[in-house]
Amino acid sequence: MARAVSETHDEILIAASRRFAVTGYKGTSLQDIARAVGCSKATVLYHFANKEALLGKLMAPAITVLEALDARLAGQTGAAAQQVATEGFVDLAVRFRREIALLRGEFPDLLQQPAFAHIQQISERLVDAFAGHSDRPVARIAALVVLAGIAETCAEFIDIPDDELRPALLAVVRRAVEPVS
Amino acid sequence: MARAVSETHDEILIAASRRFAVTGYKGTSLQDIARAVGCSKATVLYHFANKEALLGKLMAPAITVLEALDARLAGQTGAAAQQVATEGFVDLAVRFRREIALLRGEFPDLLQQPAFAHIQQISERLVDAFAGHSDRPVARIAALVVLAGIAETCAEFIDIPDDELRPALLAVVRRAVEPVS
DNA sequence: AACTCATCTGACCGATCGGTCAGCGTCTGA
DNA sequence: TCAGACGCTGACCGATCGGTCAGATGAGTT
Repeated sequence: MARAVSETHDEILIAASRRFAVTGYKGTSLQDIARAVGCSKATVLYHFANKEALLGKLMAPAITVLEALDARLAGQTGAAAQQVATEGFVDLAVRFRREIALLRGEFPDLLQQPAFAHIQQISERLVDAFAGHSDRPVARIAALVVLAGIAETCAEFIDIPDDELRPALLAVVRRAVEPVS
Repeated sequence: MARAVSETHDEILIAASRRFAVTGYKGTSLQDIARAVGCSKATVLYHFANKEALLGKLMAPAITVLEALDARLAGQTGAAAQQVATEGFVDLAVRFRREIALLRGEFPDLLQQPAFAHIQQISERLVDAFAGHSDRPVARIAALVVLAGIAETCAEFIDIPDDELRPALLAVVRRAVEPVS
């Protein structure tokens, strides 16, 4: 029955990604994942230390890209920051739609965990950039509407082609965001 | 120890609303609610048939208003529908911020339940109205960004005064939504 | 005093969760 | 040939979940 390492390992990652995206992280049990793969729950926990480690592996690429965007954002202000944030975040959201979907609604909980704590700071800096670093509530509210709206919309439109979703999102963001004074 | 009916009953509703808004529906146990009230879990289940019934009582006012908005929307098309949807939904979202917060991320699950099934149809009609009844993907994507963004933002800004949040949301919606052709 | 009835509770239930562990075959290199 | 590593599993664990139930309490009525 024993297969090569990478085989079952990767099958678990794929199945977990699919199940998480449909029923969420909390809503998916290790048993569910094992059933989808066709192995035992113990096998899942043989390949991954625990459920959180499995999520970590799935999220790693998205987080890397997010951190890179955050780094690019560091040197920018005003309209330039807005543009970098817009293009960078829309790109990221479209590309990692599945990862966003699996976090749906569990963001508040997950951000509490130390492993994801810095994500909160990054998203705050993103809101900041969308708002053109203005501290006026009107600008910050618009920024959050845009940020949250993109994330949710990407999670919803899983099957639409990338090059249809991306320009539509860019268009709505550019209209919605408050122009810098 | 026995108190008047309405007292404990209402205390449970208040405590449940608060706990749900912080830790979500699934993330809040009946034990949590009982502890917050200062009674036993069995008492919670004496006053409410089950956990779902408790949620139903909390959501009822918001759902009534949502249904009323849906009814008002029925006769409208194009730009008129956009305007009714915008003002109606922003108003609703601001007013029922707490109720939206407690549904955060559990919308997909809850909509499966027959008791909330019609909500899905209503929200689809809302997206339709925001899109000015256009079926162009660009318009529908913008509509969903706006709808989801408002909901999430309202849940986030729980403490800001209504008359600061409402005009800011109206402003961003009017910019973001695709103008009808 | 005896009875009724709403309120409330501790003890308990089956189900499910994430996670542990001893041990099962099988493959491989010395 | 054989020891050990590897992939995998069933049985089990403690915790927690939503929910049930018989019975205690106490106030009001007769």
